[in-house]
Amino acid sequence: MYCHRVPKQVDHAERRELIADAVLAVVARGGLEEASVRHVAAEAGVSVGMVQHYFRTKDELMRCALERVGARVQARMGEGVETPREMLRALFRQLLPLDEERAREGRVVLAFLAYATVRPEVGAELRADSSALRAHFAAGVVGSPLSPEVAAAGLFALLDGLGVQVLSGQLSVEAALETFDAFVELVLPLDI
Amino acid sequence: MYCHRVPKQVDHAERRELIADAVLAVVARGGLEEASVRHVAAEAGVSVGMVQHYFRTKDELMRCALERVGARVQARMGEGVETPREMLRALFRQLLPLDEERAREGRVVLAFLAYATVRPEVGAELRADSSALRAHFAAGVVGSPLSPEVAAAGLFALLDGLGVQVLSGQLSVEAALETFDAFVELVLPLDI
DNA sequence: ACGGATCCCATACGGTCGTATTGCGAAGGA
DNA sequence: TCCTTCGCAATACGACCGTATGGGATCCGT
Repeated sequence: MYCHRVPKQVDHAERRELIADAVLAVVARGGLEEASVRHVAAEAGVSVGMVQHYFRTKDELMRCALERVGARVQARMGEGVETPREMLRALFRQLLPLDEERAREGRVVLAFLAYATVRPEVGAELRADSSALRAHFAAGVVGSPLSPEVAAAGLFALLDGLGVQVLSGQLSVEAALETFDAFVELVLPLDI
Repeated sequence: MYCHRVPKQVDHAERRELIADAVLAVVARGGLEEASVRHVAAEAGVSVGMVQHYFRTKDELMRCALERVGARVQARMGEGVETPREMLRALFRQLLPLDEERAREGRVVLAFLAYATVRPEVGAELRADSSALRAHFAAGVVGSPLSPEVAAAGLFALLDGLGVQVLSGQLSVEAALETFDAFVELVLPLDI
């Protein structure tokens, strides 16, 4: 009879996460074009055959990796979003590539973003994540001269743009921080 | 003796531009990973051998293509930059993917941007172009509650971010326009 | 007219890619 | 204990990659 839901002896999901995380590491270091099955396997310290065992196709592998990016970003955005100003700062600190870990993550996101402009089905995941984030924030905006939706859209776009410019070396981290703070001041004036 | 500066019978530079433009077309349609020498040759309607004749290596080809992107964007920014408000609108119309041609261009830029985060030497070209643009604009900012540099950096980042979001399908063109206009209003209030 | 340079093409080569195939040790229900 | 299933590795295959090579045209200075 069928009884194949006992964990056998390895945790399927755990292995998949291990491999998917290896994808993200490879993409962060060398871009999407270096994310070959062989490289990913080497990064994860496993054999190519094992990657194939857990992901029947490379597409499935990349899809899983993309989902993990979204999950990571989502996990970063804690529920503690009190005042919009403080929430925005927190968001900012989490979304801007202020340290190496987030720079790696940002490179991954940017790689997938560029890929999404050309493979629209890839963009669905990113779209869902970001629109949820935006709506969540817009609901908390008060006291802005702009409508909440516009303020949210603009500030998120500003975050994206600053992130891209920092990652591509066009802007220093300090300049990005200063710029964002100044714009937050404009959009959400602190008139207690 | 040496006399090889007479145009022989084909215009070297013209051929190079033809092929480089084919690169941009391929990248716009399928991303950087589809920009193989063979695909580019097919797009340009020439043989692989001819591509090799005008570009000794693929790296040289891609570098030339990247330079052409910068040249195109630069060419779009006319010298007619009177008031910062109107100049900004003009810039915006040129930088946002409001029609298919600029969407294609935007996809190319985004592809190279993502590549630049992982191959820093590629970013030099983009960096030079964008910083020139930013400085040029900052010099014309007047009447902003922000410093010219910060205003310029923020608005350019906003443009980039809106462009990315439009290209990846996260934002509609209309919403991007509305958002940008609202932010311009904030940054450059029209107090004649 | 002729010799070399230029233009261009066709083809070949070595390498990497994604994936299919095969096999084998171990686990576990019958 | 047997035998199926699972976990995983090794290898093979065909496609595509960037580039090297060699050979025909065609032009041009001499």
